[in-house]
Amino acid sequence: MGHKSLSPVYNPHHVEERRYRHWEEEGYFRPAPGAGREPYSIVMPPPNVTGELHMGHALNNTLQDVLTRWRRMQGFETLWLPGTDHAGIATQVRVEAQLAQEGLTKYDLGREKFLERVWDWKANCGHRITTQLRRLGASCDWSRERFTMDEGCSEAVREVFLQLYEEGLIYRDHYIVNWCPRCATTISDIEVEHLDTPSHLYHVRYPLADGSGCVTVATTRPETMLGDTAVAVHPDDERYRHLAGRTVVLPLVGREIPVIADRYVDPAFGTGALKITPAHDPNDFEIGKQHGLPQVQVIDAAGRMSAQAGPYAGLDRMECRRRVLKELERQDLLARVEDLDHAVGHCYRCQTMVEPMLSLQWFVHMQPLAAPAVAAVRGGRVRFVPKRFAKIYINWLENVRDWCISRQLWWGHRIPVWYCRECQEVIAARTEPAACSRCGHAALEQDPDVLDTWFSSALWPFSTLGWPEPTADLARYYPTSVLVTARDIIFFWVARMMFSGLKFMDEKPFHDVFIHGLVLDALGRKMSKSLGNGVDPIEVIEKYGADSLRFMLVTGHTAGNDLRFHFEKLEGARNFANKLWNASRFVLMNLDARQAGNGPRAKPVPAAAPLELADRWVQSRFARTRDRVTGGLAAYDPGEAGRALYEFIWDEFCDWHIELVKRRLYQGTDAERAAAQDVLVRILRSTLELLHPFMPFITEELWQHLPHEGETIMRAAWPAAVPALVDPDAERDMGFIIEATRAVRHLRSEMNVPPSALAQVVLVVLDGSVRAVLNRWREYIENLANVRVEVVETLGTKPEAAHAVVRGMEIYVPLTGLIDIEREAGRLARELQQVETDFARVEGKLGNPAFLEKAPPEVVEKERAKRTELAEKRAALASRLALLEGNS
RNA sequence: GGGCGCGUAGCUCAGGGGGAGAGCGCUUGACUCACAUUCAAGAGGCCGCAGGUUCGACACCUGCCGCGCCCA
Repeated sequence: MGHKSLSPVYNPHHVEERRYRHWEEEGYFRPAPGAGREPYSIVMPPPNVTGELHMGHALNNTLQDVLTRWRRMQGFETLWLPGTDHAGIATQVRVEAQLAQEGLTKYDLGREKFLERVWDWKANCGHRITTQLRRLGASCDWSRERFTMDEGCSEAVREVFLQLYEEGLIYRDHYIVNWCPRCATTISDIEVEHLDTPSHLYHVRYPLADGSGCVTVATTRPETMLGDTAVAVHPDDERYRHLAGRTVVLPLVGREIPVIADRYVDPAFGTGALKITPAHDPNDFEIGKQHGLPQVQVIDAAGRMSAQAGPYAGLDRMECRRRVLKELERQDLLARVEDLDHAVGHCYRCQTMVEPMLSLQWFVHMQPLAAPAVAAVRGGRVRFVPKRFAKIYINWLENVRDWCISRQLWWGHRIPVWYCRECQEVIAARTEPAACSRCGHAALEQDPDVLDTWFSSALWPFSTLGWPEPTADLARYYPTSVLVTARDIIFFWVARMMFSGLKFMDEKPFHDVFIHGLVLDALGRKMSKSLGNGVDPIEVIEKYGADSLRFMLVTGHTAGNDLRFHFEKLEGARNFANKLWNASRFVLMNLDARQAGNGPRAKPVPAAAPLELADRWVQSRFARTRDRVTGGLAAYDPGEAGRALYEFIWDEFCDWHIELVKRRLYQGTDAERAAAQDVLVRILRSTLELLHPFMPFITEELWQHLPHEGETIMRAAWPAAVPALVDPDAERDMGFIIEATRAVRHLRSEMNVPPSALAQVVLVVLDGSVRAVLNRWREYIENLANVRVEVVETLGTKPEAAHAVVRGMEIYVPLTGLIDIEREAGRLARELQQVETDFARVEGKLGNPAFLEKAPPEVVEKERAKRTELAEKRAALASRLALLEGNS
């Protein structure tokens, strides 16, 4: 395949699928063991098996792929391990919806048949998201792909449950849990979203039992009063001190309940008197336990009022609220209603208002597990990037409550506990026991509930590597190098992996936790299904290519901050890819046949002529870029690394270097041409290597066309640091060339000299060494600005010319008869004014003794140099201006 | 109520104790032999407000205002 086949516009479709298939078939994603190679490992946060790739996944996996590809090129034995999560509720809901289309419910099928349907669904549709990850270019090792419900992970789950149970860290108890009436299951604390909701605070009078008056309580949930078993006041509250120990009559119900004193009550909130409903509020539950209060459950699992609610039994909870309020009003017990916005818990999955509910559930005792997880971060053994997220993590773990792990679902890891029908013995076991361990009866029944999905996710860093078996992978790749995840699952997932890893592996699950932001829509809102504002990454890939999407996401991302999705940015990334494509096309078109090639045998031809200024300059700029990219990646700032590449490729390699080598390529001697080609190829190839982690497809395609060694850019060595290539002299000299070129272009443009017209330029330069540089390389300016350049020390007669002063160079573009004297004078006067301002500021600094005394010498020196330059510039402009005005 | 983040060009955002930057958009010019998904030139900013630290603050500290997120 010859380079002539490269089209003028880069088309990702011709490249991406073909390249990916090849990579995967060749096994390039698998770790390459070798002598002396250090392992580098990442486990992918498993997307829901029901899921489709969204922008959050795209960002998350692009960042992981960038790190993975970079470390692989650096020679690490690199493993990126992918997998999917069985996503209990989400998947079950999906299959239930499918059944509903057939007019069936899961109860029609029964548990076993239903689960078969879910597995069928998984087999048929469960690879959708992994296919999509391939489209993105993810270089993960698919041969090691895992699923949270596969045999190994399930074994790990059972093992963990048993160990925790045997240590007394898992227990079953009555407790207030978050109940989603729509999903008909408990959800954990962190699955509750607190949404600010406009509501009311109702002040209700509770008459004292002895008829001597009333206590007014304030509540946002009047319907729960039916289950009140006390009224609480603060012990130091003067208003209520006399009431503690007396009783009130619960309105509508008639039950006599005590007034208790408890420091939990906030005297400043509402009336300072709090109704206590232990069965329907977590705080009330705690208070109730301390005071030995009864628990009266008035709302049932469907969100309806229970038999305990007396006349309100059977009503929906909201309807009940209306009736209760109406009746209170009728009895003149509703003292006041005020507006109040407060956070109301909603199910994060279906947005139904969560009902705190007393029920019998399984829990993990958190305190003993949380403490080491906090210590690992506090002690610096695990590092959060950016640092600030460590505080969020620590704060959560230090205040964590016990974790409710049972879910009333069918799809998931079934709780490995059996109950004896005969003697009620509770038996936890790794496999189903044949008979009761206490009474020997065979009538055993397994707990119907399954475990919280996050229970299995918590084990992901080691269950995927083979635990509880002592596998080679586990020994080699645990602990993993870094966890890359969005900040919204620090609690859900990161914290739980930490304590699980510390507990069962006796070692942290990862060295670093790299937290990234969220992808927001153009208006700064979270992308969500309900808003319909999501952008489908696959559609984007089809239109712009995966490389463009990746590059946009990475360069748009900084230090844990969110990033807004704009199609304009995507176009920018696509244009960048196209720019690179064409720069490469230029290089390839200008290689001789013996140099062009795509096989490993094609060796670069050594330089035959000395390097020019442009060569030394671009090498120097490349060396700095290489360090900036490497440093950015090492600091978990791939955005910075990507921006460095963008700037180097576009602003330096394309805009200046390519333009400057054209003379040698088109008109140079053979030796000159060979030298130019050599630099072009080396710099371009190395640049492609630096860019590969970000834009894997286009870089592989172009790399294969260039002379190279090795089978794939994926396994090319990461360009090494070469300090010797940094050339401050070349950078300084090129600085003069660039400044002069820009100034000339500016004057041409100002004077409306057509681009096709060859203009004359005189550069007046006092400094002999600078004059020598400009003289030596004046062809650069001539070619880039379409001018003829003359470099002189002084000018005898001042020509009629446009004039500028930059960096100690006076620039004249003689334009006899073409100069609008008045306009030119105006322009110069404005510039002179600017110089005066700058000069005054510098002068002010240098005139300040405190500055001279306290500022670092190099800063003072810099200001002095600036003063000299500005003085020269001022003089030149002033004399030029005087001349023009004298002529007019 | 507590915590965190963010207020820099029309828009989206970098930056960092010592001469305000990019992309997009806008204006002007050019289909120049890698690229019009391009090239060249340009306009545009009390860097949220007020104090403080400092020789020097857009940057560091404090307070305030506005926006967003998380936790209670």
